[in-house]
Amino acid sequence: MKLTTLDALLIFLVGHKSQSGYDIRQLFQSTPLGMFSDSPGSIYPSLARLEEHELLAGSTESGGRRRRSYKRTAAGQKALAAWLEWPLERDPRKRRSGEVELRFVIMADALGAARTVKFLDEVDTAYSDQLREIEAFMGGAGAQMNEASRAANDLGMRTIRLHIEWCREMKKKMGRRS
Amino acid sequence: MKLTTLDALLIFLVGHKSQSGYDIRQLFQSTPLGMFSDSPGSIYPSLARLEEHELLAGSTESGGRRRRSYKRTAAGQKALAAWLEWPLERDPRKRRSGEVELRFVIMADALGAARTVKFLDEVDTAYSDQLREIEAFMGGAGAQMNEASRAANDLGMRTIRLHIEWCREMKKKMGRRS
DNA sequence: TCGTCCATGTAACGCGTTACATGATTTG
DNA sequence: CAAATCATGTAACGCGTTACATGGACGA
Repeated sequence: MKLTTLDALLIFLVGHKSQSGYDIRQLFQSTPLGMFSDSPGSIYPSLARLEEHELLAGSTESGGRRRRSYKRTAAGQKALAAWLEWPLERDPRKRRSGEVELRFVIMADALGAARTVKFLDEVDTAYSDQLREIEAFMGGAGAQMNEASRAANDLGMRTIRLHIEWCREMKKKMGRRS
Repeated sequence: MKLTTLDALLIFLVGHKSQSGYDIRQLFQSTPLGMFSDSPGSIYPSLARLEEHELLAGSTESGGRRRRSYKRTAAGQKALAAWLEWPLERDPRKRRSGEVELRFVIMADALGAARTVKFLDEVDTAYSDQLREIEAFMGGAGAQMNEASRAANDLGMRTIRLHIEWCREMKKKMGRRS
């Protein structure tokens, strides 16, 4: 079963303590995780799918309000680890925003510092390649673009540089303790 | 008809000179615009839809290779202007990446510097609000997060600050000539 | 007990993705 | 002419979105 980014996030979230769909919706509304939709039509079907494939174990609590909470299974743990090993989409233009950060957090939690440093290395390389490509484009064909387009690309380049910088800081920081 | 981001981009692209689906695919492959899919299954149906609604006018050229190219209609121009006026999704976590930049470029081209400065103002405000929210969160509930999560949020905040900075530079630059 | 919130779902719909299909036209 | 490439589509599928539906628990 091919996990979506949301699937992976859900499996991650119920790992430490079991949570319900409603808990997760609250989380998405109130934290920077909210890049994912908090709509019931997105979360509940995903949870149901994951339970069907036995990557999560659901249990309906009796007493008080009706409430179905989930926890991660061993198979879920394996699936999450497999998701982490999937090759990262090389082209940053195609990655959904926040995906790198999400992978980073899950990986640091699940696989430890050494593996995460390796991941940061890949990300650094991917961003650096992309940056060189854009710089080359701007020096060549892109030079004739209008001012607004050049400005937008400038923002893009600065954003990539920021991410590269962050990667390198993280590599240093995590390398010291692995 | 509610335009998708891709729709708006297509209408914009065929505005200055008429282009075919193939031209646009090439563009998406070779430029930073490639945040959009260059797959035929995405571009051709969208072009067909837009032609059906008469926002684009298609014409099959005779002679040489079979080739259907599109140009913007007056209705297309109006629809694009209407798209620009749609309220920007306030929550930056929900915006697809690159949407602000795309709007900026199209707006600068279609509506001129004064309106674009106003747009940059809104964006600045939205980002600043969001930044304050995250900072508050990090000072409160978020303080107990693990190190990796804090680092990811730190990247998020830095990215927002970069965007705010860019907005203000652009406002200054464009304000001088409007 | 009446409304409001809690909590979970479902149905319809549209778009994007992947994969496949089709011909026509250069190129060697 | 054979092969590669140009150029446009289409069919199946899945996920996310929006909107609607349900029903129990809690507060006034």
